[in-house]
Amino acid sequence: MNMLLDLQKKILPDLVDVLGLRFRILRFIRLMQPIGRRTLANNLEMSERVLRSEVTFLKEQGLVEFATSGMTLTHEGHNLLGQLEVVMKEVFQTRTMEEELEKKLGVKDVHIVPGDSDEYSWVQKEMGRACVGLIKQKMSSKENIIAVTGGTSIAAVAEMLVPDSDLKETLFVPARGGLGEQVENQANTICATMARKAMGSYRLLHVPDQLSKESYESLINEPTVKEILQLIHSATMVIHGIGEAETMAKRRNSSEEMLKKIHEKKAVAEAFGYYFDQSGDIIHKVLTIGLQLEDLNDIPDIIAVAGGSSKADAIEAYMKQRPSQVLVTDEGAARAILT
Amino acid sequence: MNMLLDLQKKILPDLVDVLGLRFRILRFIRLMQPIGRRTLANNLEMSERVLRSEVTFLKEQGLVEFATSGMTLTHEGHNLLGQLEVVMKEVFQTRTMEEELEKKLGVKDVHIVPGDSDEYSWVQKEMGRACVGLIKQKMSSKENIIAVTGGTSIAAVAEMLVPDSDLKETLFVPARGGLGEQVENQANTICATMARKAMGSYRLLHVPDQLSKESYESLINEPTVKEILQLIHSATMVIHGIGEAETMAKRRNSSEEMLKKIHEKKAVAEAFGYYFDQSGDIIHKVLTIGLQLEDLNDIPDIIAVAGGSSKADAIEAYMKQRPSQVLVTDEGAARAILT
DNA sequence: GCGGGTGGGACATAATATGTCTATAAGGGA
DNA sequence: TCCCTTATAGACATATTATGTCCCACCCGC
Repeated sequence: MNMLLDLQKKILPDLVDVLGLRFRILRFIRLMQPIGRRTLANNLEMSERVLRSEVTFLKEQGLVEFATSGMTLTHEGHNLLGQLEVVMKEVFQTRTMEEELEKKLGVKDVHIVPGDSDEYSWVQKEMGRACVGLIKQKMSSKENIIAVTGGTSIAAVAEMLVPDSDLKETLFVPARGGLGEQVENQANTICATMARKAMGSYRLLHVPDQLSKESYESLINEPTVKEILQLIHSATMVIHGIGEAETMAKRRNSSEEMLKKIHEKKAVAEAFGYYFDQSGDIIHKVLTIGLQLEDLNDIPDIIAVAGGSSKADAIEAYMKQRPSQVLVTDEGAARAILT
Repeated sequence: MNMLLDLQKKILPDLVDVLGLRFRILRFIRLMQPIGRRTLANNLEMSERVLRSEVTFLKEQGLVEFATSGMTLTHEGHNLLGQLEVVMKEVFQTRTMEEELEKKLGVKDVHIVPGDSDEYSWVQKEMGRACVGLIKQKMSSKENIIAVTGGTSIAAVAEMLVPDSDLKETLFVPARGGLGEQVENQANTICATMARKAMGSYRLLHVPDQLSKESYESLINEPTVKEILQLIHSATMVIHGIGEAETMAKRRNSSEEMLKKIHEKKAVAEAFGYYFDQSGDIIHKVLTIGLQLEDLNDIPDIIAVAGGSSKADAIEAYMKQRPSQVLVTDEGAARAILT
């Protein structure tokens, strides 16, 4: 509805931050006036100096007045704040939802992109872009190894990657071996795409979809495989998707009994080739080599990318037992999770 | 209507500029794509480097693409630009009017404050604030002498003045002697108020309202008066209002024949104690000492402050023959002038 | 091949934001 | 009345960012 706002978020992303900051300042002044800079700075958890700049600005705009006893809102500031309060809810819709999600899911950091992937495909790309931003941000200065899974969400991330000087030294590896996906959504393919887009390097994990216990044992001892496994376990970052259990199982042409098992045990979520039920317990695990769920504890940064209102249950289920990650999702999923 | 926008202009003034800049860039790219940085920078009259930062940002937002042949809008960028165009008219309403007024009146610099002084009294204060901003901006580093006239608009400027390190050395003087106004709107009073608010110094011009030719001659040779006159003539800045002829004449308790003269000769505007008709010709001049109209040519900065739709004709008339100034006005007057 | 365009990289410098400290004035309680 | 606490305001060094300026490799039409 408020088109301008959405456009501004896109074209002036920090606008929202500054706006929020000044809004908070004004609110606090109204609440505690007259109040001094130091007290205010403490309460708002910011350095006195930056608050001072902000507050000087507000003074110049005639919204607050300085006195020797502290700062007060002017009449005009009071009016403006009143109007602001009406509008700000809308502005911070997503930010508020992010915080609610962080709390509800116990995830450290949630990023919500406007829209619903189920409705528009470009929303998934937006999630991709957001994720790329996060990746760059979390990049340490030295050699980075990024492990990726398959799925359309992660494919979107790959698509949105752009070369960056920070990314050039990065090595991309698939998190786990063949999971039976279509080529364009396989971890291997995505991994290669990412490396190409980021001008980085990559290693692939060539293992067949169906593995018997025996071939698993022998493969794991292959020198080439072993080497890559080591790389995977020393990954500094994992980027993975979350899928709906049934959809994923079908897409992977799983056996009839497999589908039955999933259905009976009420699996709702899928990630890394693991299937989870509503409470986040593991129902089934596709046998393949690579990153196991318990290995995640050793990896510093784990980013989950999943959106669309239809995935809400899956996201919620998966996150139930695997918190303290970063989640990139969309408005559709967020709303559905928060019901 | 769009409340958020007005609030933003108030609370995030420079973000609006950035918005405009990016908008212009996108438009130009669409027009000339594919286009290179240098060409684009030339066309937009900005340095290549700042354009580069902007354009890199736009790339990161996925709105433009870089290729070896130049930059192009992405599909997304195209969409966004389309939506932006709808909204931007509103954003730049006042800016557009400012440009139109500059053209129509031949004034170098026009500043329009939202609202109409006739409707809300706070609009006049806003003009005052805007004017204060301009004053500070135009302040040269050395001793400044600011000459001011009377009137409610200038009184508003005085009210909005705030101390500033730049202003401390400033000397305020009244532009002309007694013009028969009420005390609070007299040049002398305003002058003193300004100096107090700005922590500057001031000199007053004590001359009676009604002056005979003889006393005029003798006063002008008084050493104390002479000294101040010299200061007035060496003023670095003049801030004056523009009034409606009839209103001003009545407010000054002018004689019956005076009112008649004004009416007959169809005076519409008043400034500095001069009365002007619709084409800007001088109809009458109140005899007092101080700044004469022709002295204005020697003064570097001249700022006119006048607003309210009712003053539109007066502003237009006065400006007809006295262009290349700075005009601070409000939306009401601006709309009325542009009809 | 060549000239004029392109994006990208690099780096010094200007501008700005921020952290830190000090001066000084005003109000409130002993 | 005086002192103590709080406040703003100013000043300045430093960290961070923006900007100006070059240069390079590349691509494309000639």
